[in-house]
Amino acid sequence: MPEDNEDKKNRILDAATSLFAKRPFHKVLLDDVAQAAHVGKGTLYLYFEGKEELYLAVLFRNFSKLIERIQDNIAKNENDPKAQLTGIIEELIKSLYNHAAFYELLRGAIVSLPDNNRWSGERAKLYKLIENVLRSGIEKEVFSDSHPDLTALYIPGIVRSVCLRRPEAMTTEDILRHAGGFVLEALRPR
Amino acid sequence: MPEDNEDKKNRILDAATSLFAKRPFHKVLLDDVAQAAHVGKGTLYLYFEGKEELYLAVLFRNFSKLIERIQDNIAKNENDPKAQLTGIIEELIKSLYNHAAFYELLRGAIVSLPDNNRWSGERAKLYKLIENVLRSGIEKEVFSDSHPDLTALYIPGIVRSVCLRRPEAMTTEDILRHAGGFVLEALRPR
Amino acid sequence: MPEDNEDKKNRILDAATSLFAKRPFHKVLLDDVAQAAHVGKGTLYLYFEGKEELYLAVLFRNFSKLIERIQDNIAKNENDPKAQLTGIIEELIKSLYNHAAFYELLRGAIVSLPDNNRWSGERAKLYKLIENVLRSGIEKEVFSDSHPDLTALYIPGIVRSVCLRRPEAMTTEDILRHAGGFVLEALRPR
Amino acid sequence: MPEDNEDKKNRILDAATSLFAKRPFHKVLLDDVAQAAHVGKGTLYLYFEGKEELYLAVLFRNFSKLIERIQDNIAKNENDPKAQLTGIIEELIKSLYNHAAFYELLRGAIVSLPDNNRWSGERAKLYKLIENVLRSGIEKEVFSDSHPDLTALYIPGIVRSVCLRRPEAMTTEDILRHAGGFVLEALRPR
DNA sequence: CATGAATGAGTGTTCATTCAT
DNA sequence: AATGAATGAACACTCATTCAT
Repeated sequence: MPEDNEDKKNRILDAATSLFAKRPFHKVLLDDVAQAAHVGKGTLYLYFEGKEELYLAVLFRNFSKLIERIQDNIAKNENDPKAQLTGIIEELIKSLYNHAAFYELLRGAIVSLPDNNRWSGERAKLYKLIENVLRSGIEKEVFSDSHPDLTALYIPGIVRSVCLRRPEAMTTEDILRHAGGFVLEALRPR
Repeated sequence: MPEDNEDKKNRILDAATSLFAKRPFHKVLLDDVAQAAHVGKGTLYLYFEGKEELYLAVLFRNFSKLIERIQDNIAKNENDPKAQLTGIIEELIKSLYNHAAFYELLRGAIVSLPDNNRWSGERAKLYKLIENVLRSGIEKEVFSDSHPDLTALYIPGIVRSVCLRRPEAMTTEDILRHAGGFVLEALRPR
Repeated sequence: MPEDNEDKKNRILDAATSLFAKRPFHKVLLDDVAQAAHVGKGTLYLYFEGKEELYLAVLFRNFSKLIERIQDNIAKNENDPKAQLTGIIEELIKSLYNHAAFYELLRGAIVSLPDNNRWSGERAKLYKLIENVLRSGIEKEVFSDSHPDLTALYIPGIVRSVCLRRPEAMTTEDILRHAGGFVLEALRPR
Repeated sequence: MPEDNEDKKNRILDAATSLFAKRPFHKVLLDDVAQAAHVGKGTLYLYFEGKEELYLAVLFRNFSKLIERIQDNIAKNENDPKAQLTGIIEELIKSLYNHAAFYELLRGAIVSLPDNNRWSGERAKLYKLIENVLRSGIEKEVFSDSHPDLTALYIPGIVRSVCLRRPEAMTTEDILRHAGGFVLEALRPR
């Protein structure tokens, strides 16, 4: 793969992200991806091994971006688990709100591939991040939860579902406030 | 379509459910469906218009079954919103636990088809069912929630995510207990 | 094959005639034939061996009818070759005018089948009939023609082409008059 | 469709012409066409939209070639309507003699398609060409005919029928001589 | 005899992948 | 490195034919 042309690779990923967001896997044609990326179809194969690899790369890149932003956010609110948790929810909403395809990310039930591992590792990283925030809150006694590992799963699930089917009249802020409140309430120390 | 053989139609739907549960749409071959249903390939077309219609029928039938079970469960626990809510979560877990393909149901972002309406109507029915339980609980002051319409979305989201990625060591009962507790806690009157 | 149900066989042939007249062979479905004949699809196979046999039977029956009518017409105008020839043209026009599919009859280039023989025998019969009229006219010195066998081919060809593409404004009589005149002129003794 | 490779397109058309000449539409497989054209099956779809379009393209190309040759022939025999007419018959014989499928051309009753128009336009062109030769002959008083538009239809009909069922012993020249004589006789001024 | 539900071989079409330029 | 024309394996879908009722 060419080194300096990281640009072109990103153009392809952007195009693919947008198309996989709109249509299911089997309805996205590599012809379309190439066209949208202003790239020859053969070029796709210089940067990715095939359609599935491209698909995973899309998910992976976007997922990694999300994790990075969440890490930043956690760092910014050190020692304030409530703010950290709200920040996580906020980042999740921002990610999912505009990237329908991206829902696949949290799904992972479908594609099974050799390097599925790299992939589920990334997913595990997200959940661990959340779980750690929960544990630190429990330790600091601002949260109460017998199974933070499960709760870590709930939170992306909550955000995902509300982003997919959000009521028309509702703004992102409304959703953030309500979902954040819902989770904090559930975790309130007894 | 033949009139009486609802049986054969169901055999096809069963086979398709099982296959769509294991593989993504484009990896499921109609040859396989036919074989699994012990039916000629042409027979599929007597009962369904094509692959997509079959896919939707699978989702629809399973979704309808779920709604029915939830309705029964709600009726059984009349006047006890907490028990109703726990029952809903229980039914959701039972449905999602074994039917990966079924996750598509709560997703719906992807497939777009003519009779998508019949389809999203069914989905709306589920959410309304949950919302009504929440509202009755609010009225009876066993729940407190400013946006039961949003919360109605969260609940399937929570169940979905935990079913998809549940920790190995956890039984269905454990999950039900924790998820139910989580939600009830979040809704506790202040 | 049932003896008394010659009726049903004819109903099938009528339906098939009408459908093969409107569409090319591969666009005519046996489902349609059965429906149009108010007969179960399986019944077709009680009377005909398959689709091709049915197709040929359609052509054959109609062709035989035509030959019969032409024979009658020739007998009626004994000793008047001009009237006989005009009669032949008239019958051809009447047959072809309403039976587009029927054009296949004079064609025969396409289907090749075992009993194609019975078939081309019938076709030969038509041409022989015309040729004989021509020969009797030549003998009586009302026609002049060095190759009546070729001319016998021209006449159905002429009628066929004008029936297929006749000018809108032209009646059957107009066509008969002109085509008949054309042929008689060509055969005029020198 | 690729720009420069008119060659490959013609190779496909040649192969298809030859196959459609030998078998009816539904017996011609695209696999065979591809193989005969030494081309991958998918390549067919780069140049034609589907089987029917290919079929029509075959007819159209050959028909256009015929018309061109007839036009040249007419130009070569300017001011000699008899020679022009004989030339037309000769070209028709040459075309039809070797291209059975080609009979479809003058037929056109069967296939109905969107761009059927382009198609019947071409057919109309042929008939107009003949009609004009007839009219110029009438004007010059070497022909006599009350309906040159009808006669224009007869001529391809005559050639067609004799080519389809020509007697074995007859050469192309014999046929040309007789058919030409037949027509000229029919048109002789009275 | 009559039927039409069931069948599966057969075929048109798609589209990821390759490779000559 | 970049391309896009060419490819053919793979697949959905059709429909003549069969056969249990």
